[in-house]
Amino acid sequence: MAELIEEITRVSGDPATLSEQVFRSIQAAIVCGDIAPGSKISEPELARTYGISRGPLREAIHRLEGQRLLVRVPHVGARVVSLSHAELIELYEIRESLESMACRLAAERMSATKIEELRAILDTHERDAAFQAGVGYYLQEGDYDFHYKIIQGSGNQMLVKLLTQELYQLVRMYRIQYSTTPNRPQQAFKEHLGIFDAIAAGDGELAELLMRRHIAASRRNVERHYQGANDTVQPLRGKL
Amino acid sequence: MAELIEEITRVSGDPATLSEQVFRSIQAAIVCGDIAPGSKISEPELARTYGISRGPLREAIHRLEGQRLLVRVPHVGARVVSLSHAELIELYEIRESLESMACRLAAERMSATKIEELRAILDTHERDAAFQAGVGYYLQEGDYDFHYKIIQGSGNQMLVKLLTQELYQLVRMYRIQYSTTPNRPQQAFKEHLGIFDAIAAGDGELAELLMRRHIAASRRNVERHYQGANDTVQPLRGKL
DNA sequence: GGTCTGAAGATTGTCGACAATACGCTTTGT
DNA sequence: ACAAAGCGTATTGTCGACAATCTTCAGACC
Repeated sequence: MAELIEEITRVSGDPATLSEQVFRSIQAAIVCGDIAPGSKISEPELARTYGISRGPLREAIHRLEGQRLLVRVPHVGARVVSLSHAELIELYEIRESLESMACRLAAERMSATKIEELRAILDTHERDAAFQAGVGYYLQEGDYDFHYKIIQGSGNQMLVKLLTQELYQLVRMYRIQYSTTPNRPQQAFKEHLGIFDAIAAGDGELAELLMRRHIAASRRNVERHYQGANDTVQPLRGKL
Repeated sequence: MAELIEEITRVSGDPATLSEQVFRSIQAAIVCGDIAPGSKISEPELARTYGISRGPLREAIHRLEGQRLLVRVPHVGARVVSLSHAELIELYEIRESLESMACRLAAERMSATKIEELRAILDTHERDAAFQAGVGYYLQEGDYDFHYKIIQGSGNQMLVKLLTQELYQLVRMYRIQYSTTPNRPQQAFKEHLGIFDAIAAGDGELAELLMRRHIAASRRNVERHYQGANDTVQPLRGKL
């Protein structure tokens, strides 16, 4: 019974503790861009906003610092992280390495049912792609579903946590409109298909190679996007 | 001037804030094994130990949770992380991927002077090895110096932070006496030599391959070490 | 006019106390 | 004798207030 209650509170958006709630709220706000990258975090202001004391708020801030979403300077305050162009490329390099490995492991370890679920995701994308052909940023969420599924299929729980609960938060912060490169979504979908085939065939080596190329292509896309731009990547939208 | 002062306080063991001090202290205590893996963290007790209030202590605990050194359960408390055998292997898989990439980047990007410093480290190890031949856990610290230097040589600052400030803390917690496999240190040193040659030759592809094999060999060594043992890896030494 | 000094205000860091929850023990009933 | 319920204690979560530090702005000095 106890674990049932815990499960309920964990799944629902009502964690037992204020610190946990405000942690998730701020995390979501940063990832969604509601709090602009580089902007200062004012403890009194946020405390008023969430209607809580500064104690739990500070605990949440320290957790967010550990997740690299905030940068803190003692006696000065915390700022939302703001990745430079170079740092964004570094992040893609890390993804390239980790996700390609995850893809190899997934090809070696995924069960038949999980592979079927992955195929279902691709089918959905294909239909959406047929509808939104040309508009083309259908990947915004679905792309992550596909990658998520593969990462979870790797069976490496530590890797799953590292990628989905930490690095991907950063990636999502800087989720840029890939549609600026017109054919990218279609191309990405083709690459997904190839990766899926390799996984379904149990060919870990090929799956790893294709995923590595897939992310490298994304990285080059980002590189092109910021070619000649200033060094710091600008916020997507900066409410608050 | 300001950055000088900051530099001084950063290098010296006297960070301006109590929370920072206790954070580093507990982190060191966990990594060194002074606080046994799996043991419970008592807030009142630790607060008394360090002579501070529970406020800063709790902030430090939340940061340590973010670094995966602690596992917290709401309303119950925090425990030092205790990796199962499977989780330890997962950690090695991640290292294999990330460090081999770092090694490739290092081979492509390290400057001549940095390569010379790397050679100096190996020379030191060789002399120590000559002295302590057979005893053979000379790697305990030096091994990490070698890997550290390569990781920093990758030029990917995000990767450096991820590996040296987070994952390696976990690795060090479970730094097992590799000397149990008699020839492992000598073998490891040979592997280091090969990796160095590849880096000095600027052969990124080879350097990556060799580093991957090197860490895979370490992993297999750990796997052998815990063959048939119970699932949870036991603490090294459990004062306190 | 520019720069340094210093004080006022605001923000961060720290503390002790109170409330809420979980753990351990006793007690009671079958 | 064992199991379940209830109570007391200990620990965690939260709060408001005070101290220390930084930032800002005004004024004086060169």
